[in-house]
Amino acid sequence: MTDLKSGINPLFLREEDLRQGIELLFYAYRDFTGEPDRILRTHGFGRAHHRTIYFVGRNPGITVTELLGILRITKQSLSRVLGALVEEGFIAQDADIDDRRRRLLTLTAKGEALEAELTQTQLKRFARAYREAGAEAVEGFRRVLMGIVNPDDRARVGNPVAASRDRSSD
Amino acid sequence: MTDLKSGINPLFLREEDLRQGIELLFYAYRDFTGEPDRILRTHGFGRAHHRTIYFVGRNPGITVTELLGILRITKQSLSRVLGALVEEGFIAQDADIDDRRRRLLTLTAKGEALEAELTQTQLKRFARAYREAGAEAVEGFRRVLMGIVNPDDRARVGNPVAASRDRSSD
DNA sequence: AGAAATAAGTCAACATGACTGACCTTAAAT
DNA sequence: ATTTAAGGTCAGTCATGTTGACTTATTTCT
Repeated sequence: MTDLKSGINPLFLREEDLRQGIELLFYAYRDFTGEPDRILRTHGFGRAHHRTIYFVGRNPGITVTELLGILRITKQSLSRVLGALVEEGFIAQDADIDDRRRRLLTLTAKGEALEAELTQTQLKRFARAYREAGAEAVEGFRRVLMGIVNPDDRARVGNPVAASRDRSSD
Repeated sequence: MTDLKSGINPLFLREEDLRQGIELLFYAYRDFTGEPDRILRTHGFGRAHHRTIYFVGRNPGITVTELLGILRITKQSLSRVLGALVEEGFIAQDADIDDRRRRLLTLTAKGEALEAELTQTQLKRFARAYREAGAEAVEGFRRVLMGIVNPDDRARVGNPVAASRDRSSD
């Protein structure tokens, strides 16, 4: 086997440690999505609806194209999910005054309520984890996970800027 | 708004920071699975096959029930995926001598090759992220992410023990 | 003014991976 | 001998993704 496997590397580059990271990400993501998934099912929605609601709530006035860029799915996939959310009054679409081809997406009051309900469970989970691990660990968590994200998308994380880039006076 | 949102809380419990964590996990997981997904498609497989191959490789001799416990999916869901992998010679099933109802799952040479190919890309991603962030950050990453995982599953992370619990002489 | 590009939406067909529910076989445990 | 456990199977459904081909507005470019 390679250096990685035989453990010749010092400290933190042994394959065991890397695999622990892989598994940590798998289990964390699975559990992190578990509660919202259960809530969504009672509304007849799935995880895709949560993602859409989350990022519209995070970027009020985001356009469809921008949303597609975040979610990395096709227009056709989004259309079903977005269509259902608009239909049932969770998301509102309004034509952009500056460019009437664009539909600016925002959450309705109903949408904000669902967003809060769903995200609440995840915020609680993170609050507890952050509190128990301590501020220093949180900084490390951020650094490592940011390194896992593709460089192109790093600027996007935690910054709801994309949608408001040329609408800063909103 | 609540304390969380208005930022009265010190340091690391503001809602903004928690939301950054949520988004970090979303983007990291999305990018982390991207490369293996592309490779899998060339073999006619999906992400479910990767998970199965990964955990069988990690726990040689794991039983179907144990695997279901890790993946948290139904027997019927696993059966298609596992069936395909056995059919095409990536995974071998052998009856347990001590309890012949059980089928012990192991990777074949072909299965190990695919596992290596897939996991390699994720190991590299983690190796780079760990290296760039430093050992201290890695420890923080572990602490926080372990806090996100449901308590019941924490012992399992990074420990391929489940399958070998009563077969320690293998 | 006319052509090209962009934003959004739509129709159709398909693959994947999850689910529920019902049922069967084999082997072990009581 | 009956019950329980491990595994498998058939059938149907749903959610979420994909490709590909088009359409409609609207803006931008030449």
